Amino acid sequence: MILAERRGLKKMEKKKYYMTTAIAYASGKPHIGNTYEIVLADSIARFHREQGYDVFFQTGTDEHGQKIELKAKEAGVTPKEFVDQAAGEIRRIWDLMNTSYDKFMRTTDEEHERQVQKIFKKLYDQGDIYKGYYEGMYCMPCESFFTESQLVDGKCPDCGRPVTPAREEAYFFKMSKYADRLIEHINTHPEFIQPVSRKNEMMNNFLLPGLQDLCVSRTTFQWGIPVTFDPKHVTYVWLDALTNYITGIGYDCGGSSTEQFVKDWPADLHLIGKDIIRFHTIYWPIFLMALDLPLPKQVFGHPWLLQGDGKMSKSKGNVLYADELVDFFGVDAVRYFVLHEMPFENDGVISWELMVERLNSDLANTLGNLVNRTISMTNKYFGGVVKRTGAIGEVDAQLQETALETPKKVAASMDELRVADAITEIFVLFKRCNKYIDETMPWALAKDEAKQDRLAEVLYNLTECIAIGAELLEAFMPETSEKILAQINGKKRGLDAMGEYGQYVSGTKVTEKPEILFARLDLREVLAKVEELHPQAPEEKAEEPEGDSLIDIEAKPEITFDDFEKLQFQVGEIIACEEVKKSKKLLCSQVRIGSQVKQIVSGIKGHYSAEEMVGKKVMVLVNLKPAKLAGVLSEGMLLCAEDEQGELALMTPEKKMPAGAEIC
RNA sequence: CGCGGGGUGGAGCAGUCUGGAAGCUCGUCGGGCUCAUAACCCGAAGGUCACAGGUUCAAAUCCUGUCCCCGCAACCA
Repeated sequence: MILAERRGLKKMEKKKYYMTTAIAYASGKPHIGNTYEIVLADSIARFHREQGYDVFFQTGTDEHGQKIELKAKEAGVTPKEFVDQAAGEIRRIWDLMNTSYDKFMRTTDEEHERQVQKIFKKLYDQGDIYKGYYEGMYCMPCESFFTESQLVDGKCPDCGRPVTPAREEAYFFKMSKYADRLIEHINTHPEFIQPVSRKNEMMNNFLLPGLQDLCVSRTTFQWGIPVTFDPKHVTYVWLDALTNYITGIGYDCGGSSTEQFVKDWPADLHLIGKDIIRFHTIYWPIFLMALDLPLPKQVFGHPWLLQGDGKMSKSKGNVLYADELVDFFGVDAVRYFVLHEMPFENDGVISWELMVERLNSDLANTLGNLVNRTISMTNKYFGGVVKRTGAIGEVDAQLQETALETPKKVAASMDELRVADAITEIFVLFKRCNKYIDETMPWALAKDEAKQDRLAEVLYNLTECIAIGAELLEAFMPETSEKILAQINGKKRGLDAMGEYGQYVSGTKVTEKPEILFARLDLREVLAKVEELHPQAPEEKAEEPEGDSLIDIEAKPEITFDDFEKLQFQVGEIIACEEVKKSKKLLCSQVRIGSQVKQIVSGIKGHYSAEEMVGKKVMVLVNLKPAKLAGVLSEGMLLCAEDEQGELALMTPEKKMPAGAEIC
């Protein structure tokens, strides 16, 4: 964070730019998709700084909630210890990616917790939050509360045990009160939700049908910020998480907010994943209205980066992590890839193959090789000295035009947050340089004594264009930018000064032996190494891969033999099966059990086709009370094993058994 | 009939709002060049723009219907 410190010293009166990423949930290691967001944000932050904005860039972690409480328990540590570790890991990845955030906010920060408590109290006092009840059923062992619609035939959807009717006390936020104002705001500020296509989704699904009040406290777990005036309640998710955007910069609802808050709020940009657009464009603005604060100027829900090679084919080891990719390709190559490959509106794809392809063709061939050949020629022909001689040629004008246009195009793209387009523009300049070399043929000029001046001018033009391109790369690939400038001994001129061609100082000496910026990689070698790191589980079931994948699940309370005896399992033979229309995951099977036939609906469509189900002998829980699923009656349950990827396997008898045989 | 996004040469995408000769990057093939990281430059092949109708002088683009993929929501007994 050296950069941040240096910036802090710069003079004021610059236009402020406050931007945030979503805070990452501190429950595990972030994968490349999560990492994408911070890199994207970083490029936007860096570019704004170069444009002269006084940027404050905040990121952080969301560290409360039941899931973390549970995970900590499983790991045998306190929740605080757990999130300290997880947040540390997340921060390590952010730093590894060379991201220039100014503040890493944690929702367990004392000041945040204090402010959330005050906010909660204030909203309660002014009547926006009221105490109500979660009407429904409670499952004691699971300590979980369920609404009528979630219930499984009057039983706990998680464990299937009977639940007791109960009302859990909870605080709610009156969303409806502010809905009209929000609708008005969204309609009059078309730039508020980006990309705009998301706007309709929010309107049609949530705002226009009428907003539900939002539950903002829970009593079923403790790992959260306690409600001061009712300590058995902890603040629930969004009121805790979203407020980080204001508490992080010093908001105080008692009226003594910091100078920074006064300066920076409202945020200029919340950068988030498209999955949480709803919370940022509906609940968050409404909270802010209730606090009488201005709304953020823009919320951009970016698309996702998806894993390339098909779906989660078991433990295929195709989950990509930032640190592993960095080991293979280096920080800037990974930054380049995620920024370049990510379109504006649709999801992007990442795979080892695509990564290698981009690295080789763009970074090694187009850019690295250009820098290398230019410096080599300068050394070979002029002892490393770049001189502008004024011996211009016909093609120079075109090159210069591109060099002058590029900064404008980059800025225009960045204004619209089209980062991928911006980075592409820079590479257009590099490609133009390569073409310029072919057009001017320096090696031919070198053979002619009379053309030394022309040769020098050509090399000057190349070096100048490389200097311009390298400086533009700063926001996207900071290390590479710096490395290139160091190799050609170039000085930064600043984005404002990009309009003038020829600022590379004539007579400068470049490095004697250029370092390879990006080495080409052999795809087969990379894949072989990946294979070593993640041995591929044989597709055809290699019986018991022994030990390499063990799964621990949450233990349920001990039961008595009597409890067990209540369950009746039998072998069932599937005699017919069809898909349930209107559902995505359901198959409806006719199962012969002894002399009767039961209809059973199961959520396994993604794993078994209706045809392949027919004829299977499976394990059935037969005395489960019938229930309707997607409107179809189901009179039992087919039992499956499930792994961490959600892959399912039906339980079938190991020897031939008649339909109806009891399983005990 | 829950909401929304998408289906464009082998791969990844743009173009669709504001109809008017189908474009980019990579890969393939052929050629050129040799300063450079077997790199660079030029050229070519390859697409009925998911399918079927319709509007229009003209449709990837507008309208109607169908199929398939992907999110959200629901649901996974």
